[in-house]
Amino acid sequence: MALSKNKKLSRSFYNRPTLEVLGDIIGKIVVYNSLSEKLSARIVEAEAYIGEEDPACHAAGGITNRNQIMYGNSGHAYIYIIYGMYNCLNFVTEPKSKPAAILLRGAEPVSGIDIMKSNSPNKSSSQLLNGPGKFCRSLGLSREHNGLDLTKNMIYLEDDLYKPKKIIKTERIGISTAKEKKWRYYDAASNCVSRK
DNA sequence: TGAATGATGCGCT
DNA sequence: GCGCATCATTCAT
Repeated sequence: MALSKNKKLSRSFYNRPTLEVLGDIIGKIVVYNSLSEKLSARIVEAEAYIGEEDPACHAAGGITNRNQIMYGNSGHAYIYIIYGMYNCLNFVTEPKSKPAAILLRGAEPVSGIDIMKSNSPNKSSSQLLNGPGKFCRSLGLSREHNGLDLTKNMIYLEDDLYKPKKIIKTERIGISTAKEKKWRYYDAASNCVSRK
């Protein structure tokens, strides 16, 4: 990447209040260096899950074997299996004293699109990453990647000049509690959002 | 075009 | 055992 103007984001990006990170993460580039090829995508949709006081957050019941990564340092990947067959990718935020994370829900393919399509056959480009389960399936992410440090070289975020013109804030999807919290943000201009 | 439903595994009570 | 931060397919309008 000799000519890249992009810059990898450091831990200080993640080590802030989650809603600040959520607002800044829309439009950023997520990179996954697989064994064969570099995959990247522009984030267009994400949700925040913040602390033990958020009943929809996995940390609501205190620390467990599954959610312990959220209790660790910020800037790590938290990946879990949902409904028996889908993986969801989160980025851990906030200082170590507070368990919180951001769920990546939608993105636009940038590079490695051929790999994504082989992972998710019969999908058009805009349908490869428009949902948390599809995002992980198309990129090839699973629980093997849980806990990876986002300041290392396998998974990380790159800054980018792109700024979304309008970010829509709605209630989070697929939860049964805390629906009054408008902690789902998405880029109004994108056609890779899971649900409008 | 929207609502209902089955697939499917694991963490937690 | 039950309940999920989902998706694709089926069935009804």
